[in-house]
Amino acid sequence: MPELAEVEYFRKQWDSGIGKKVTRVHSHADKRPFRGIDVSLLEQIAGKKLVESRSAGKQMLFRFSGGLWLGLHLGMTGKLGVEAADYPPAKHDHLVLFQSGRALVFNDMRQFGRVLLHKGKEAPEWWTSISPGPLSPEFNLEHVSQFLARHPKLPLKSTLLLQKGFPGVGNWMADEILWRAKLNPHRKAGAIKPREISALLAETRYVCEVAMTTIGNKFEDAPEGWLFHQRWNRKGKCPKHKSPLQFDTIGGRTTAWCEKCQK
DNA sequence: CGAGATGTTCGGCT
DNA sequence: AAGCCGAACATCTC
Repeated sequence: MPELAEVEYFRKQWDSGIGKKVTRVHSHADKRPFRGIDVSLLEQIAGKKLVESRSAGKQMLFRFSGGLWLGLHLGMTGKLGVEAADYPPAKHDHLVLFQSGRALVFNDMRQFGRVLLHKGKEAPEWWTSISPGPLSPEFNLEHVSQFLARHPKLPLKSTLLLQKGFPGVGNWMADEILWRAKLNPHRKAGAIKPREISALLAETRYVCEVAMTTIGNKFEDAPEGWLFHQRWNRKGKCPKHKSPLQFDTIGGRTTAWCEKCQK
């Protein structure tokens, strides 16, 4: 599920815990989401106050008092939720922060998500080094052109999935963007003409913007007429031509496109 | 039972 | 060296 707007939606799920102290921490510290980190910092969250949250691309950052920072990535199946203070953690609840009035829950069935921890006055390097997102002013024609030029042989679809260039864009958003920009997902990134790059930039911004106000706000469906609704089964049709969509695996990911629209 | 699922990361090859 | 590709990760559902 979690791409740009879904991440933003989940980040806000923990808002009710802001300004409140964490009393107890439950975690599966030996599981995959905690790989490669100093899990001793986990217990330090107890006693600290959740101060604020931010999201960038598919990454979330939660700041606690005492210079403690928690990063969460939702992977493929991660989600955040809020439960009652006496909530008994379920099988895939890998991190639960108990407060006096509620429990903040990170659940991730497939465990492709990731927990990061940091202690310090400033935000950690893994946060500050995230590339500018599609809705920021730095995400401009020069930025996109240079990124495409750096991956000349890569299919466009795969290029859009690289978080270094398109933070927050995931599998369904990439298909939606390419459909709107009328670009075939198999095209090599290095062969896209300036005019086409402009379209790619504009549609990337548009899809992100609209997704944020619908999915990002209330988890509403994407607007009617989006490819989104058609790409989940092999009988999907182009919203414009009503002709059958094409399906292929590009860069290991299922890709849907319309051969009439996308050249 | 095998295939596939909205994501990264690593190893190997060019 | 940088870029590209495919496999691997863990679990559930169709």
